[in-house]
Amino acid sequence: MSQGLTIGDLADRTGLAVSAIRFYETHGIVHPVRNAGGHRRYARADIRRLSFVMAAQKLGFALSDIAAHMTHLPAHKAPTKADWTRISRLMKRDIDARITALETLRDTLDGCIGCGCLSLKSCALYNPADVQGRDGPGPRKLMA
Amino acid sequence: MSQGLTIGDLADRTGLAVSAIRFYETHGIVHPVRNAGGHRRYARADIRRLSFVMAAQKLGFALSDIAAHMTHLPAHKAPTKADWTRISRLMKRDIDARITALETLRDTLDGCIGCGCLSLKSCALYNPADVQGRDGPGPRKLMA
DNA sequence: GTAATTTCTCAAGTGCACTTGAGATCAAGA
DNA sequence: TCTTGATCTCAAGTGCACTTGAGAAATTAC
Repeated sequence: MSQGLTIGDLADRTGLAVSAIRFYETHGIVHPVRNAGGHRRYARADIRRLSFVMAAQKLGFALSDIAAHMTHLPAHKAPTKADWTRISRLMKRDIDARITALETLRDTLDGCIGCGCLSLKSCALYNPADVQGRDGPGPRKLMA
Repeated sequence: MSQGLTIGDLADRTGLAVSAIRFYETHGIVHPVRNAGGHRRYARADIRRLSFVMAAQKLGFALSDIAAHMTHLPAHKAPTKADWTRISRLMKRDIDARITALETLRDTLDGCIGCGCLSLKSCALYNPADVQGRDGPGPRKLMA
């Protein structure tokens, strides 16, 4: 084993597939070093890094967003507590906004669809507070 | 124009692309009739039907879930207020559950990632209340 | 030392939610 | 009538987040 975790170790400890970990590397989320034989070797801090990615995905963040946030972490040193705190504070803001949007939508659901009024531009549900607007046009954001 | 709305009319009134409306037809969400020339003709009720789909997607429902719910609506008659109320009540339950999950995750974010404790199976964020569990394994649910 | 396991790279496939394009037909205004 | 625009079908492409497969090299277990 010499130095660091193998990709299989990391997969075991995070629950991710080996292929997913390699995929994340292509997106700049982890930066393993190579041993003499060309195999990837990971730091213990990478467990935390990947766990963070998984958590953020469960919170509804796209990989690209997560990757962008993680560029603020040091690539080859273990991030400090302050590093994690800073990045998590940023993401918390997004989460709060998302909760607010969902609550608004829920509150209109009874009154709007429930009453059968859903028609055209006038219905609150038709375009509820432009939640999606910030990501520009096109669907395929917002899943659950 | 003779009878009903054209697909272009429907696109204008819902804001959807014509191609999206045809796509939804293949998924059983709308059921247009054809005129003599083979062109689709839609009922006014289909505006509401598609608006409902858009709203539900913004709420985070997958098309397959929405389509499943909409099979409970009459295919060729305009749904009644009671029809809409019943289906919206069902979906509201999912929304409430989703909000609760997000709130739980938000509340652990400060304490967990913020403190730098994120490691292995012990961390609350690593597998927060098994939110994803109900959809079975595999990622690519939960987006926003 | 040999067999079994892991890992390597790279290309291609998957599922969702659509969009784009090609070539043809239909409908509507001047 | 003619021509422009809308619509038709069907196949293929797109973006995201990965997975699967093939063939080869490295590592580990016995």
